[in-house]
Amino acid sequence: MKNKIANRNLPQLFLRARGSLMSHFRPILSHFGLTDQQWRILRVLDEYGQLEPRELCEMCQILSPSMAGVLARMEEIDLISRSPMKGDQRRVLVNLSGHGTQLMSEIAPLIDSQYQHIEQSFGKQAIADLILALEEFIQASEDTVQHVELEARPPATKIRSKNPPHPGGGRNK
Amino acid sequence: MKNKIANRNLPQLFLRARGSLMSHFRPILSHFGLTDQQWRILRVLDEYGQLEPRELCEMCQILSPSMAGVLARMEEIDLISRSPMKGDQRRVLVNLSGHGTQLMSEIAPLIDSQYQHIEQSFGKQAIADLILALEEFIQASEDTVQHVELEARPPATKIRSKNPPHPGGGRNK
DNA sequence: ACGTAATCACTAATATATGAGCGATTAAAA
DNA sequence: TTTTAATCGCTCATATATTAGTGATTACGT
Repeated sequence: MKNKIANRNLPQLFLRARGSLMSHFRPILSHFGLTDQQWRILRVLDEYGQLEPRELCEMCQILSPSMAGVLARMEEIDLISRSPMKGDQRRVLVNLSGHGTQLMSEIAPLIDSQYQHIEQSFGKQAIADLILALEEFIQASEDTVQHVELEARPPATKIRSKNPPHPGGGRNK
Repeated sequence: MKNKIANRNLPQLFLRARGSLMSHFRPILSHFGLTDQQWRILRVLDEYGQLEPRELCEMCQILSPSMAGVLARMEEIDLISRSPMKGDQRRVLVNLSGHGTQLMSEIAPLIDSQYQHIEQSFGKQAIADLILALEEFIQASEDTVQHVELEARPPATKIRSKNPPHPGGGRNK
């Protein structure tokens, strides 16, 4: 009875690749008092301009419930601003604040400079090839991949939360 | 004054690549009531046998303080077992429990089967090439990459925690 | 032997991740 | 038009991430 997984641990490779890459950028972010998630959001806002929370969620790989808190804190310390979208009272637009914009202009050259060092070590062409491969992988992965079928009943005993569900919820006002 | 970053967002690509990949495995893990982190640990324990928390931290990209909680919960529901290492009272050995081992033998074929579907979509050779590229990137990234220099004083105002540090800490017993 | 620094797993506090679900609004169906 | 379904941002509860720091133990220099 063979119980070991035959394939390489691909998710782990992505995780470690990102980890070792971020280790070169993290000192810059910490220097400016930014968390990982705050930086991801500033990064895409700087690149694409104003975006809606949904779009930020997808681009930054942050789920909606997390995003709510992150944006609230970022608004608190004046990195971004949220404004309701006219025509649809459900939706919201997120913008870089003046402070946030200035901060980005200070950080951007440092980030680009660090990319130089990384290209110097791994090779400019190798980076370009890797980016291509990643994009193709993401595309294929999002398009057409079948899923294995799962038994109706969970074979393992799921001993998780003791407390039953929960009340409350909904929008603030 | 150019404030936009010139380079592609490489950390985001790693993040999205892992995200789209995991979306194909997550149904399997949820089906067995496993969280992402629990699965990472089970995965490497199944592959390498007993490991120390430090090693698990590095391989699973989980920091020590998180690992403590995750392992405690995994021991609680009998997925793993922790035993002190004789000869060094500081260190600990983590093992798969009987239940954990059996669970892995149930999940393993499903994981491998899902890898089949992914290879079918992206190509077996393309996957192999990608793995190679990732390994080389990790290697180069961990070896020789220079860092940018940062000003002595943080230019941005760091408005973070209001409460001062904290007491407590240290081992349990 | 002895003091000192390095390791190791851990605690504490706060920020974020995840799964479930909800109120308000808008779009689509009947 | 009225009912119904889909969207959107959000709350709640619990699991994990991150930074700082602690006690117990072990390795090391003198």
